Amino acid sequence: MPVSQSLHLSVDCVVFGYDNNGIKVLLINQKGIPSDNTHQPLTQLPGDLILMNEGLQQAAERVLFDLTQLRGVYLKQFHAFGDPNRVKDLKDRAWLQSVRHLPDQRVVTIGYYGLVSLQDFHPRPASFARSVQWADLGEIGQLAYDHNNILDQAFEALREQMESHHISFELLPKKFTLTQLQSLYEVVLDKKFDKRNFRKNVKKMTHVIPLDEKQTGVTHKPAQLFSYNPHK
Amino acid sequence: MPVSQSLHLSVDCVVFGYDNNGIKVLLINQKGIPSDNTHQPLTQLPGDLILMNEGLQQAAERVLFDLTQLRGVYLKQFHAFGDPNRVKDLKDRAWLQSVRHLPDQRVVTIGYYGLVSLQDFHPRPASFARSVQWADLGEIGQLAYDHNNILDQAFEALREQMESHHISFELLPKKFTLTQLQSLYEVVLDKKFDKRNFRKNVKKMTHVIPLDEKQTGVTHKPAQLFSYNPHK
DNA sequence: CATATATGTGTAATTCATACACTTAGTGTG
DNA sequence: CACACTAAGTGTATGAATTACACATATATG
Repeated sequence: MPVSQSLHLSVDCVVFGYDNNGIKVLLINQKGIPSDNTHQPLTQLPGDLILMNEGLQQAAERVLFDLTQLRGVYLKQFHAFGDPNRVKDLKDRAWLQSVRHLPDQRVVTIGYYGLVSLQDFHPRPASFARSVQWADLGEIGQLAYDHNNILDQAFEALREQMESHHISFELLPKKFTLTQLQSLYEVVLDKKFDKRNFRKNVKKMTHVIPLDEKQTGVTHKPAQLFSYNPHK
Repeated sequence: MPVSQSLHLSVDCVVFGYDNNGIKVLLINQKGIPSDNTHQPLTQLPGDLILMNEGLQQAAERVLFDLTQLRGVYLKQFHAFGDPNRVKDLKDRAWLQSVRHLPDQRVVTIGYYGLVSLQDFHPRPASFARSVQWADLGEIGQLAYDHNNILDQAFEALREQMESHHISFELLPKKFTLTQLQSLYEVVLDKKFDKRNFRKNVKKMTHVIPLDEKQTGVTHKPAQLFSYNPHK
C-alpha cells in the first residue's frame, strides 16, 4: 500500500520574445524578504502553484498574468519536471520559507513555453515579482530551482516545433516583413537561409498572406507587409 | 494568498505493441470490489499515483511493472493531463472509493507512451490489475477516467515523433526485416510506401545495420535481418 | 520437380533544393 | 533637386532528391 501522497504542483512559463535583436526570455526577480539577510533574491521563470479549481493551461495563463500582467500569450505545454529534489537546493531555501506554507514540500512543475512579439507585449511586475526583465537567451545567469534546465528544454521544444508547426508567427507582430520572418528562422534554427529561396518557399505557404500595405518610416525601400492566417 | 493545495499526482502509461498485425495497446482490467455490486469493473491504462521519493520517469517504470510485470520498456513522457474533473465521472466513483484514501481528490496525471515488440514482451497482471490485454488500436471501448483521450494523444505523439526521431525500432524485435519496418511505418503513418524507394532510404540510414543472418522457417525467399544501432 | 510466396533489385522522369547578382523604392544629405 | 545610401525584391541554371515502375530469386510445400 503506497504511503499517502503529499506534494505540490506548479506551472512555469518560459516566455520567448522576439524583436529583430534576437530571442529574449522573460524572467522575474524575487522580492527581498524583510528581516532575512541571508536571502539573496534570485531570478526565476514566472511560475507558481496551481489552484485547486483550475486546469493546467488556465493555471499557466493566470500565473503569467499574476506575475507579469501579460494576457493573451500563446502558451504551450512542453514537459513536466518532477525530480524529487528539484526545489531542495540551498540557494532556494530562504525564499521558499518566505512564500510557502510547506517550504520543504516536493514540487512537480508543468512547463509551458510562451511566444510573443516584444513590440506587442509589455510586462509589468506584480505579486511576488519585484521586477521583470527580458533577458538575452545565451546570457542567462543562475536561476532559481532547476529553471536553467527548464529554460533549455523549452528552447529545444521551440526549435523542434518550429520546424513542424506554424508557431513562428506568434513571435512576430501581426504585420511583418519577409525579412523579419527569415531572421527569426535564422536565429532560432541557428543557420542562414538564401533570401530568394526563402521567399520562394514562403510564397507556397497559403497561410502567409500578403497585405496591400508597406513598411513606413524606414530609410530605404519599404518592405511589403504580410500577415498570418492560421485557418488554411 | 492561494488556498493550500491538496491534489494527487499519477502517471499513466500508453504502451503500444506491434507484431505485423497492427498496433495494439496495453490495457488492464480493474479487479472487482467485494461487496460492491454497483461497481462495473472498468478497463484502463496502466497508471497509478507516484511515490514521494521517486522521479516521474522512475514512477512510470515502476507503475508499469507493478501492474503488468513489464520491465525495460522504452517509455517517453508526452503530456500532462490536469482537468480538475478528469476523475470525477460517476463511472469511476466506486473504483476510486475502493483504492484511494481520498477518492474525491483531484488527480493530475503525467502521460508516458511506451513502445514494445509484442513478441519480446509478455505482460502478466499484478497489483490491482485483474487481467491484462493487448487491445487493437481502433477497437477500444470506453475506458476509465479520461483514458480514451490520453490514448488518442499518445498515438498522435507517437506519429509525430516517428517522423523526426528514431523510435520505430522500439516496436520491432532486435532483429527485423525491412518489410517489417516498412509495414510498421505504413500502419502508424497510415500511408503506403514503394518497396524499392523505402529500401533505398533505409540503406542511407547508418543506424540500421544489415546482419549476416536470414529469416528461417518461412515458406518463401527468406529476408535478410537487420538490427538497430542507436549510436551513430 | 513444379508451385506458391514474399524478397530483392535499377533506371528514367520529375520535382525540389541550391547557388548566385543586379535593379528598385524610398530616405537623408549637400 | 540630384546623388548617395540602404534594404527590398526578383529569375535562372545546376545538381540533388523523390517518384514511378516490373521482373528474377530463394526457400518451403506437395
